[in-house]
Amino acid sequence: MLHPFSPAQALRLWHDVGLAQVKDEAPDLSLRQMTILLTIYLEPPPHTVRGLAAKLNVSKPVITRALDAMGKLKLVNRRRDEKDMRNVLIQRTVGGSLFLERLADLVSRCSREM
Amino acid sequence: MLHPFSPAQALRLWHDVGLAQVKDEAPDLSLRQMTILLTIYLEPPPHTVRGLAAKLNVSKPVITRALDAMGKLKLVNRRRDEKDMRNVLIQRTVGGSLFLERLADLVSRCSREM
DNA sequence: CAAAACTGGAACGGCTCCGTAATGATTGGA
DNA sequence: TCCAATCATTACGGAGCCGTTCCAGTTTTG
Repeated sequence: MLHPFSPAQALRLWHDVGLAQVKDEAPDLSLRQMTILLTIYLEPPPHTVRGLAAKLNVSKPVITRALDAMGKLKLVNRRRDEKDMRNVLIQRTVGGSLFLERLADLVSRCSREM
Repeated sequence: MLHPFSPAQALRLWHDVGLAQVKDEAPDLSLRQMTILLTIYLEPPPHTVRGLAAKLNVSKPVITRALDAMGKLKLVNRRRDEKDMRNVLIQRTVGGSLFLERLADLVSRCSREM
């Protein structure tokens, strides 16, 4: 279980993590893209465009374009559903796992250094 | 002091906060804008364009444009330095304080609900 | 079967942000 | 005093994301 945050600690953590992200010049995803990526990796599959759009309360093209962008960065992968050829199943990749692993380490490290 | 994060907890928290932000349709700032705003409110003044640019390791126009955007949202305020008219001092506003207060509460709440 | 309902994606115009390079204003030093 | 240095900003072309609308393929339904 997690020791709950004070608001001041929360802001400090957000600042430190953001600062590190900005400085590292890592390919910075938009808030939506990041949330989509995290959903794909944290919630149980399968993930579809429609499902993600509903979960985030955004339109489908938003998901499609985010997948285009993150696919180009090798953070995520698309695949047709064999059972229903209308669906596209979104899959995790090694690159995506590594990306989020580094994010998790960054947050963890920043929280430790407070 | 803060109980340190596990990487998995960090990702879950990041996801939950991002999801809430995306759903709320709040004016979502870019990562750079958010980091600039947090720096202004967490680090001791005075803040100048050049100082912020150096601290975030970005170019000065990035700061200027971010201040334009956030100024339009009443999150921040600009003022000429009386001592040296070349400088611009960046000041906090009520709107900015409120904005960050809500962010802090959101993070705090998400960490509690894990 | 044909028609309706579903999927994801493409197309369009608009807005914001970016990096680089120049501009205008102010200061301090020779 | 005048010139270089320093401050912030603007200008410009390019790239990315957005919302809406429309489209093509697939499945289900009557």
